[in-house]
Amino acid sequence: MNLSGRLIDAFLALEQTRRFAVAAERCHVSPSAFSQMIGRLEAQVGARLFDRDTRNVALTAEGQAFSVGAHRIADEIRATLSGVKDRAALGSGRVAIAAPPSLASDWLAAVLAEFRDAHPGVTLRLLDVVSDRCLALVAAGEVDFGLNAQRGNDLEFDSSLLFQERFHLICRGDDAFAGRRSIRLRDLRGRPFVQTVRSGSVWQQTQPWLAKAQVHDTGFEVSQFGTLAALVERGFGVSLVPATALPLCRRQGLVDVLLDERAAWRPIYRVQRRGRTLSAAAQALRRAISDGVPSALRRPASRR
Amino acid sequence: MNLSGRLIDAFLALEQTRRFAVAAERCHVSPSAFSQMIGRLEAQVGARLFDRDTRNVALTAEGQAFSVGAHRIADEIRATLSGVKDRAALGSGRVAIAAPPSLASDWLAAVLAEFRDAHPGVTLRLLDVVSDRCLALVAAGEVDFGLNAQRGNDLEFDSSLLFQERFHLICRGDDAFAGRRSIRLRDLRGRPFVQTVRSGSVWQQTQPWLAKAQVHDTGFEVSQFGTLAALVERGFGVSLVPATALPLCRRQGLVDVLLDERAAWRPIYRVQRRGRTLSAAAQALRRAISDGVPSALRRPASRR
DNA sequence: GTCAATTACGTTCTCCGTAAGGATG
DNA sequence: CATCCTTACGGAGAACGTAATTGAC
Repeated sequence: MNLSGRLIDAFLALEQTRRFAVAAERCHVSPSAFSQMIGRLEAQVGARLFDRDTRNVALTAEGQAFSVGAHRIADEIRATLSGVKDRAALGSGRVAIAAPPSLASDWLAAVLAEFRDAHPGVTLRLLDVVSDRCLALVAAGEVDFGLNAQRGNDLEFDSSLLFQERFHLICRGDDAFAGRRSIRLRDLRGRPFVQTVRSGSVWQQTQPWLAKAQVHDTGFEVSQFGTLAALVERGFGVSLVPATALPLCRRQGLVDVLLDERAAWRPIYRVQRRGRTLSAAAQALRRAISDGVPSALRRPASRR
Repeated sequence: MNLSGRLIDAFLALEQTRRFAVAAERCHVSPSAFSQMIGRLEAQVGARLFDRDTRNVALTAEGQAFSVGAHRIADEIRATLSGVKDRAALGSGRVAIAAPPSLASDWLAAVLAEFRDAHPGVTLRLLDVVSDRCLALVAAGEVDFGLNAQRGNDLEFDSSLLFQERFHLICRGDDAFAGRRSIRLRDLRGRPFVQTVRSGSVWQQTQPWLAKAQVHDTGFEVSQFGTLAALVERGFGVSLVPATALPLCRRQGLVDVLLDERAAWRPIYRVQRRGRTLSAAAQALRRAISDGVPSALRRPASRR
């Protein structure tokens, strides 16, 4: 049956005040309307809940029985509503995102930390995964959204460009390239190269360029940028890394040189499941991430 | 805030069916109305609860959070309503009544037993007390109503005559009265009398008569009719008892003789607190008691 | 007579249904 | 184009407020 929270409130007000007039005022209605509300409630419950005359108001036996339930119902409604509103106000909730290790390890971690400080009640979860896995996680709903260098198909995913970044060559300080402000792809011909794993987007994006430039592939395929940097430092070769991954590659004796090539931009998309509304917390984090893009990278419309 | 049970039901229906059309039918409204209901619910909750397009319906993160509370609210409403309705239907509840021992010990016990068999869920409580205490219990609300030979004042109590009964003399089988069909008060002059306690209504009612008839007061004042009978049997004297108490006085060697006196009727009133609504169970018991009055006594209007 | 709850009645607003609109596959 | 959710709009009924009535002290 239909039983509105308003009538529950009316009941509780009258139970507490034992005065129609006072309870009516508390419920912001006229005494007349309040009297009718109690009447409706009793009709819906199917029992007289209050014994009353012009002087006294008291619960009947059925009213006492109903009172227990009314309190419980009111508490549940309050708790439920405040729970949802709390989430909406970012007082609670949880957000899970997926991002490539290059982002996750430095820039994104900083953004997340800032978000955590602003909204301590929200539980954050970050999965640093390679491109393919990122899309799978989004599709499965295991993360609210992902940051990824690949868009994913438009039927299943909703993607928007977050920013684009350039690549940098990392090499030893005593390398021939070390003094240059920038290089071109063709400059790399014949140079020994160490690379990231094939399942990562960096490999997938740079491989065609490197093949065309005819670099010397040393066969190294590592998953960590730190490992990559160590290999470069030890003289196994040079490598190309996206700008956001540079902090992970900083080492004594290593330098980076901008790859100045019109086509050599790496896009980072926000990818979410099509038709899926983001939770309030996820929306807030999404905005925080957008706002956290360094101004140097914030020119998504300029290049594509 | 106002949150009607109807919208909760709508939410649960849609959560389960994942189809607006089906859920609408289950709620007995048109698809259009149902869509509006979900919209209203989302507005009141302050968050989008379902992601939906023309093909799929799925809970949002807030919807999932709300779902937990919605189930609890619905359960509480169901339990509360059914609890009260159960009481109204006499499936549960409790009734306490007070009655004089003469009634309680025999006739009333039979009525209660019948009531218990008809409504096993209702817990019955019977207090066999003397007249003054009966009124006190009713006034204090410790019993739902009382059966009593005294009305109590009309400001505090609401009394109605249940029946009137006659008195009987009990004496030994070898007593001079034993063979008579009836006696008058004046016949008792000089006879040794044993009596019930002064706080009981029998004493209060019969004492004036006995004093006027100049019986011989032996000084015995007992509270149990069984004790009274034993004293009569042992030859301490005779006594007057109301008709309903006769079963308690039956003994080998004892007989009873009707007291045929126009004024010698004992009224039994149903007494309840003024302005107090009886619980459903109490109302039913009250009716059962009225209906259980033996036809021999059922002539309340004839004498007063 | 006074105060408090209820009833009467007119108004407002909510809520539903029919019908048109729009999105999706 | 078929299906399903949504919006538009109009009517029925619910709910409220003002004012008159009843009832208790």
